[in-house]
Amino acid sequence: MLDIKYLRQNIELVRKKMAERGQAIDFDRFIALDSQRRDILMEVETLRNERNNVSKEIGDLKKKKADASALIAKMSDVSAQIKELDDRLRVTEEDLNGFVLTVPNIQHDSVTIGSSSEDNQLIRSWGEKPVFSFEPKAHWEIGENLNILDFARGAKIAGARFTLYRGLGAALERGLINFMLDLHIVDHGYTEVLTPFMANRESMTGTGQLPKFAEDLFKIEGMDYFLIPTAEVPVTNIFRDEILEEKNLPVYHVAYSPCFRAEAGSYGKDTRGLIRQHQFNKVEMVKFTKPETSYDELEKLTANAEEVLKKLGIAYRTVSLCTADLGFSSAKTYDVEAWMPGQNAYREISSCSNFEDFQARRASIRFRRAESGKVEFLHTLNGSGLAVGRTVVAILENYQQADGSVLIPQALQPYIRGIDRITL
RNA sequence: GGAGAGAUGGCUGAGUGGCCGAAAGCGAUCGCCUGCUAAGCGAUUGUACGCCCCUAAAAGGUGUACCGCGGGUUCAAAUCCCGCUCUCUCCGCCA
Repeated sequence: MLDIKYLRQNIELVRKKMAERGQAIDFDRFIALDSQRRDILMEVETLRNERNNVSKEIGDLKKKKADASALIAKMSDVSAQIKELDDRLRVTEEDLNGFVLTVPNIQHDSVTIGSSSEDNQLIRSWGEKPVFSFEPKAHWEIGENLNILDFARGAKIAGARFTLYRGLGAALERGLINFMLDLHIVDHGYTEVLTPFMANRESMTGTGQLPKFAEDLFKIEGMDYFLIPTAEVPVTNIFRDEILEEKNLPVYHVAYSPCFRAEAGSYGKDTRGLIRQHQFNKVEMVKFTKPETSYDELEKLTANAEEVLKKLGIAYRTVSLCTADLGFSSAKTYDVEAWMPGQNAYREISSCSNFEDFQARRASIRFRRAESGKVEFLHTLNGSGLAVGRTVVAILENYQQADGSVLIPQALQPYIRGIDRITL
């Protein structure tokens, strides 16, 4: 959520920024609501002030056993007016709030303006794409041949976009989770957290999934709970409505969680394999930082995600998302894309974002400056480290052998009982 | 699932419808005192949103709201009434 005061004072800049993001937003409505709110507020506060003063007088009169009935009658009218104005104020504030909650974040000045993912800016690439003496297979074929991925059974149990892992497939997924967690905890200094996998409406609003993107979420029927689409939601909301001490920043958290996404509107896209699932596992890094360090922290966060792929020996490239691809809450996002030979393409495996104070303002996460004692919003960042299912895809496709077996990268072997190869 | 108790500032904890943004204590900050430390003394000690002042911000002045959340009664609600959420205790059930 943008700062209303900032919005009021920089309306033309915000107009321009939103136009660059391809957002058609009716800021005139905002201006009208905003001034309407202030008009009502001034009026109602004046009346309240009168009521407070006169009520005191009434109290004094009653103490002296004097007649206060004229004043009481007058205040009765004033109270009725206040009630009416309060109702109007509430409606106006709800409208205003509803409006501000649907305005995306302002992109950082370094973000390029674009119209599609074609316009994302290449930042760097790493690693060698493997060369095969045979036609590399897609992971779904490799996984089914090795009997470690069972898409038909997954669909039987739950439906399309659910997968059953078996044997070393399950072990690979589980080993990757622990490998990634240990790397971020031990080498990168993150604190592990394990959260609820459902979150309430306030939390979903805090990180920006609601109110605008309800159709992407699974909701628990009859209760105001949602399955989390990413650990970003519970981990960022750890400090919702809290004021942290400056000396405790930055906070680095890493969490494993399953992620649940309705994937509405993605029919026909990535229908085969593990790329786009209703449920997948992810290791997520979340940072709470001071405003002045958040962009340095974004670089480090992205490097932490890339490190996983380096350790696994998988080629990748890192792109800075252009305005067309940038997520609703993000000011700047780097996507790390792993090379996937079976698809002859780089595919997103991590997304690292700086939200600046956008989520912090929604979720009211603040910190107190040690020097001045002033309270201000902190900055939140997060990034996948990594999407586990897609990492399985990358391993299967990059390390597939002519005989159909798959080698396990050395760094990962301790996490799957020392096994160095998956064979039938 | 059944029965009961509770929710007040950074923390503990008072609070008879009006003098309660809220006692007291603790903690914290600043100052005094002191050879140093401790003790003692004094002052300060929330957040949000308006308005005034100001080129702007800050500071300052002023107003309003906030005692778990949402309604209601009343001239006036931390206080009375209703609903909800959460916490705790006991019983039952359960991984």
